[in-house]
This record gives sequence, C-alpha cells and structure tokens, in this order.
Amino acid sequence: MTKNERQRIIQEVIATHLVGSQEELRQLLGERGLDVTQSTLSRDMRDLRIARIPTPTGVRYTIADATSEGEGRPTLAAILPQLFARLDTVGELIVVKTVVAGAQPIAEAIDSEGNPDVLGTIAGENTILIICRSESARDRTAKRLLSIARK
Amino acid sequence: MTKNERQRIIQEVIATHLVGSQEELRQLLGERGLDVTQSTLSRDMRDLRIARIPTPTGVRYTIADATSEGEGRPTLAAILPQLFARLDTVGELIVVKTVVAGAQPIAEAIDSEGNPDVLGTIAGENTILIICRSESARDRTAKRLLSIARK
DNA sequence: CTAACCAGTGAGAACTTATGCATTCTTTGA
DNA sequence: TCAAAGAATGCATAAGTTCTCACTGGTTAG
Repeated sequence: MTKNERQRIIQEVIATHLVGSQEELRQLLGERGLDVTQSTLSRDMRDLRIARIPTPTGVRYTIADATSEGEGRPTLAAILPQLFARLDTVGELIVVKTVVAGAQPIAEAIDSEGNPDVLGTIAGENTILIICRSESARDRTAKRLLSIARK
Repeated sequence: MTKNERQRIIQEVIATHLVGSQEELRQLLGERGLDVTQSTLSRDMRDLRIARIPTPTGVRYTIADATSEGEGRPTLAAILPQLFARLDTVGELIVVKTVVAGAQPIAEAIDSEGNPDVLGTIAGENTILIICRSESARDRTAKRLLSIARK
C-alpha cells in the first residue's frame, strides 16, 4: 500500500461518505484494511487540499474543486497524478475514474496527444471512457496511463 | 453592530484576505472596530459555511461555493423510480434512458454505491452509459436497476 | 408589572487537527 | 552489498476549533 494509493482511496471515501472527522475517516479506512494514524491523515488531507466545511449538523469534508487548480492545456503527466483515482478496462474500453471535475481536463490532454491507439474519449464529471482501436491497444494505453498516474 | 452586519463583514474579510486562523480573523476584525471572541467567530463561520482548506503553507478559509453544497446524496431507490424511463444492454454496457435532466443525479447515485460490478458511468442529458466489469456483471446490474426502478 | 422565554454571547472545557522529533523504510551511488 | 540521504510514519503534544454552560438584554403573554 503506497502513499498514493492511500490518498486515492481517501478521496474516494470522502467523495462517497459524510465523514465528520479524521478519526472517523481512520475507522472507515480501517474497515477497508487500511491502518494509519490520524497524523498521517492530517498530512494526506493537506496534500489533497481536502476542505473542511462546518454545517449546522457537524463538519463535512470535500475535495477542493479541480477546476481551480490548472490553467492552459497542461500535459497528461502534469495533471494525471493529481486527478487520477483509478482505472478499469473491459473489451476495447478503458474507464478512468478521477477526482471531481477532473475528467474533462484529462480527456482533453489524452485527445491532444493524437495517439492512434485511442479512437476517442468521452468525459463526464469524474469518469472518462476511452475507446481504443483493439484490446491490445487498450492494454498498451492502460499500462501507459497507469505509469504516468503513479509518478 | 448586529450579528448579520458582523457576518457580512466576516465574509468580506475572508474574501479579500488570506486568513490563517479564527484568532487571526479576530484581530483583523479588531482593526475594524469589531470586538468579538473566537467562540463567536466559530459560530459565525459555521452559519456562513466557511470552509477551511489546508495548504502546504498553512490553512486558508473560503466561502463554500454551490458545487460543494451537496448534502446527503439521495439514494438510488429514492430517485430512480421517478426518473427512470427505460433500459437496454449490449456487451458490457447498459444504456439507461431517463426523463429529461434525470441522467446526472442517477449516475451520481450509482457511482456513490461503489459497486465493483460498475467500472463507471457517463451521463448526458437523459441518457446514462454504465460500463460494467463483464457481461454477467452487466446482467446483475441491469436486473437490479430494473427492480429498483419498478418500486 | 412580572414571569417566561429566547437569541446572542463569553469563558473555559472538550474535542479535532497540525507539528516537532525520533524511528523505520526506500532509494541511490559507490 | 553497504552507507548515506531522503521519504514516510507514529507518538506526543501544541495549536486551533467547537461545544457546554451560565448569563444578559430584549420580547411576549398573562
């Protein structure tokens, strides 16, 4: 379990659960087999710029919007490590999950590479569908994306 | 000086300064002739939903914008029956047609389930593409969606 | 007029988050 | 393979935030 993996899981958990404290997050991660201290979570949440919003019913965490991060058309290597969440494949398709608002910029960066293995991309809010020319093209592309994302 | 006036000034100060703590905010308000305790500021900031964002150089406060307002997301069961129109499948894909503007909320609800059968979803205006891990995963998922939609 | 209520507040206790330091794990270069 | 440097982490605790309680001033019902 690397730091990056952990931070991605944290983003996912934050996005799908109403977490009220770092200690609570620690327990949720524990249920997933991830055992870390609150100190580490504090540092992770700083790295990930996870915002803490007070509400009448308690606090809540949320991923700081990705759109406020970048400008221009950055390269894949520049943004993928920050915005990437996870990746799955099936048939000639690759499904990339990203942090909120991360899908559009990544898809644009992929498109602008002009890679012939990639027929096209469709980006939603936090999901990109990449349609590849063949299953082997899909393998090559997925492998490449993963290696970039892990930087 | 009413509570409302004070809160309005707090918003202004937050918007125009990099405030690093409630104590610091207290001093900034002091310079403006506003004398309150940090306790009160804590309550004001809860009322105003002012988010606290950790950064490498310290924390920073910001008015929570509409995008991060999403309170408890509705469950699939709560919205699918109202918004669902029909459903078709092909290969590992499910195509769900919804009433106009129904696609986005349903896709979010599906995503937030964290179902491993579902690699991801992409939502348009009234169509959702669901990419599943396999054809059998697609069968399971389609069946489940149908049964929820018919409630 | 008086009692009951209520929003707003300060003081400090309770809780949550951040940090300094020591230790362990990883990577790099000889 | 080994030593040195750097990254990552836990522990203890400091720093920061929220909550509880008590009190005040203002408003309302009798």
